[in-house]
Amino acid sequence: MTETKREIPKAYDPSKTEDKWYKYWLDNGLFHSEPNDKPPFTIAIPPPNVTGMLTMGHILNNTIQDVYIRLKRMQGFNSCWVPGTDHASIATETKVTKFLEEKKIDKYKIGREEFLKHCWKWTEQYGGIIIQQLKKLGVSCDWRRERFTMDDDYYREVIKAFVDLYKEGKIYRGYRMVNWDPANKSAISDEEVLYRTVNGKLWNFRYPVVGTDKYIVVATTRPETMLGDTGVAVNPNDERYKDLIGKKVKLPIVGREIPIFADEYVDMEFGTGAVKVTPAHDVNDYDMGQRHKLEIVNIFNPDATTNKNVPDWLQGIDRFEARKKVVEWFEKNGLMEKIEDYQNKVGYSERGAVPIEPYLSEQWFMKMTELAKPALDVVREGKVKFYPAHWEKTYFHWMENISDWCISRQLWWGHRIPVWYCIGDDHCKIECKEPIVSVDPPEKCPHCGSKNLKQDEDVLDTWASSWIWAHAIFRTEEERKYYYPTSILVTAPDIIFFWVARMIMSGMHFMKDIPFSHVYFTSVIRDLQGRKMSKSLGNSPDPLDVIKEYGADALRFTVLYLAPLGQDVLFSADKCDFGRNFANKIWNAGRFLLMNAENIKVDDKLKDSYIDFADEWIISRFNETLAEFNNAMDSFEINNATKIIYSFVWNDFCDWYVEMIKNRLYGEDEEIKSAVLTRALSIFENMLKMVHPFMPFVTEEIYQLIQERKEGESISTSEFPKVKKELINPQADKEMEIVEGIVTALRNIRGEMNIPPSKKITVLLKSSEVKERQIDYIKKLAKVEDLKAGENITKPKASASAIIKSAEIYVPLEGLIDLDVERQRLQKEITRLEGSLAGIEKKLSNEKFVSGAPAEVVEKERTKRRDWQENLGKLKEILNSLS
RNA sequence: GGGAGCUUAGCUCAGCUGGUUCAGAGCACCUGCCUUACAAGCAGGGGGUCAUAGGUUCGAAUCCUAUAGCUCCCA
Repeated sequence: MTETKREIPKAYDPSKTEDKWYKYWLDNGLFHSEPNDKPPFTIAIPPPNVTGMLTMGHILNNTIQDVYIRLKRMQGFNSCWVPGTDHASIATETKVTKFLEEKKIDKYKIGREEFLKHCWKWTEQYGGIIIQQLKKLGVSCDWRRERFTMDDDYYREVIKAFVDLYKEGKIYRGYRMVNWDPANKSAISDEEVLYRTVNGKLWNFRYPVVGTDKYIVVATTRPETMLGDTGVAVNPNDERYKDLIGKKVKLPIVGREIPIFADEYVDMEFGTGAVKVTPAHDVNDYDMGQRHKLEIVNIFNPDATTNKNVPDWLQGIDRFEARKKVVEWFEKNGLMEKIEDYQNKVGYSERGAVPIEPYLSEQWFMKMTELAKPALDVVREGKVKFYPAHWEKTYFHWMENISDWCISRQLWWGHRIPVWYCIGDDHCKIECKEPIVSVDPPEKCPHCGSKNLKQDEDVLDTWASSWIWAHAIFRTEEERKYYYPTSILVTAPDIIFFWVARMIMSGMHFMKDIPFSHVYFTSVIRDLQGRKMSKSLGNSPDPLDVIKEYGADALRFTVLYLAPLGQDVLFSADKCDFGRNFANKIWNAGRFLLMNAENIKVDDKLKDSYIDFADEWIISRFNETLAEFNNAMDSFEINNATKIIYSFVWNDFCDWYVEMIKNRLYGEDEEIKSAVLTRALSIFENMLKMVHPFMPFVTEEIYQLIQERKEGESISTSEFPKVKKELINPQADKEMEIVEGIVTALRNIRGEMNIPPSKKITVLLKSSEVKERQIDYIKKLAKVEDLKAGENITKPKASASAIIKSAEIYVPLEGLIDLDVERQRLQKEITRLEGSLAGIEKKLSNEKFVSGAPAEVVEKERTKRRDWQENLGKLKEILNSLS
């Protein structure tokens, strides 16, 4: 104890502690990990977008990771949490392009090199913000290991993965229909398409049949695509059109003659049963076109404006402008049959926020079926476990129906595809057409020796870089051997396909082992109306503001408390009152003990001396709690763990135990006082450790106040308490139950009778069970002046009464008691008891229950009936004596 | 169209393998307290036929089936 008395403020102020301790932790390298003799506990952070901002989703996700990392660190594991960010190819490129546009700079004019310089500048400017924000949350990442998907060596890993897979024949190039984002002029994967229901129209066009005066009516939601129609399909069984099959229609506007043909695909019920076929701009139409060898007419430029394949007067305009003009034309020329309202689903680009266009283009694909197989097996076999488990179904379904992955993007920001083409010269051979695939840029064409090579312009899908994250974050073989597989992955369920599934595939392929053994799918954070939090809605509180107002500990604890496994959570900032109050409660419990330590000597030698009933009980409770806590954490019931902690701290420790030690703390015997305080502090310190993974800052602050610590010492690297089964004491628990029961009954009498706490009461306790060692506590806790206990107590006349277990309690209130109130109290209790008894009677009089239920259940019910009947009788007697 | 999840107190949510820790917590509400750790607090209290209808069972908030409503994935 220092000579200057510490002033401990009444209220905990997070702003005074959080930055201080975070700096301390980092300065002392407490979160840094190197391979050693301890078992590793590893987490690879789901890398956020490098230029992104922290969201509530990140808060939940990273708090969960931190809780496990901190807990395991304290439990003797070598915890290693590797942080990092990803380059978010399309998101970043979209932002940079937009930024340049505002400065009237055209990305295509300045070219790739210049553009990338801007991207790096952008990344340097905004990158790292999210990292700084994460630090405010108190996460114990190993920052010396921070990785970025565009780091040189990581870049090389990504490229190497491509080359390996190509050489194994798992990557190929193909001219295919892909989801095209016209805003970014790039392909995107199936998973990046979001479907929205829109209120649209169904336009019914008349197509004149050649050589007749008839029309065939086709319905479409996309009139402009008619410019690329190369056929009309009907169902072969459709009587209406049988005679038209084989004939041709003259495509309006364009004038092209296109065939009417039959295909099973056509749904006779939909629209008119006749379908216009645009092989270049619809997946199903493309397939039909292939089947029937239809011409493919692409009518769009990459930005979805019309190209040269449409009539002059419609060229070079946006697809929606073209739609308008086509519709007008049909109406003017009497070829519009009708226009119906129609609700349909339109695919939007996740990033570009514009409708995607099915578009034929040259792309790179990864064959997935073979890669998926081992990844399916490890989940089926339980080597990788999902929490909650029901996500396995979703996973299986997707993996079993997996299609090839389009991994090329027509973007510049990202990992450029390591493929070169020989532009060649006069000596070019046929083999020169084969792409040259290599990690390092080739010097010349291996076939003709030409140095005139051109690298593929495309970059890889971001997920094709982050899918190797779990192992690529470790640089050396030695480290991979030690840290891989990682222990748990904590992520949002919406990237189960994008990332989780692909990481398992990549782990199995490149490392021949699972990337992680447990996957924790977090809740989705919503606002109070249940809407997803989003920037555009503006319904997401800025986590940094919340931290500023409530403290990181409060935010962390509140979010975890609210987020049960597999359930969405409705959040608003003011809910953090809960966590803040809890932090304050812990703070004040510590404050109480530390204030006493100013006058009472803390002496470790006395920690186990003068053990009393209250001590036995709280030690027992602590060990029970710790066991429950460990259990909850092992089964990933974090939300349950927070409840366990909360109720122990608040109810058991603060409400009961702290109150119970006051008698002795304020007593005369210095040695007893010393023993009691030392013990209480030791239990408190263990409790702090249990709370620490959840609320790192407040616990560290108090931990450091309890006693002078060595430089670099921290609760975050202290040893986590272990359950001591031998200290679980059912007898003490039982006795405490009686104490709590009696005290609560007495407080209830006070409340109902309006007896203020300042007024001491006298109590008569008729019981053979209540022991001397319990009585002092009852007196203290219920503010009883005089308590007589024994078996030969007789009920005084004017008194309030209660029965707890077998103990009868009488509070003589001569002159003070309102008999009516007391009668009501008793009557209420009698009614309650009668209700419970009736239920039991019904059970016990049921022959089938008595014979069917297990003997001990029946016996339990009988015991209950006996006890309750007895109590009921007594209560009735008491009530009678009052009237 | 297929799949997953949810529906418990005014609000936000716990209740695992069916039997008084089975009807709970926090907030809100009512009453009384500035009791020398904490008013961000203490003590007491009111409040729910556990979405609906069936079923299984001696016994169902809990298991099964249908229905309704909400949410999310996939096609």
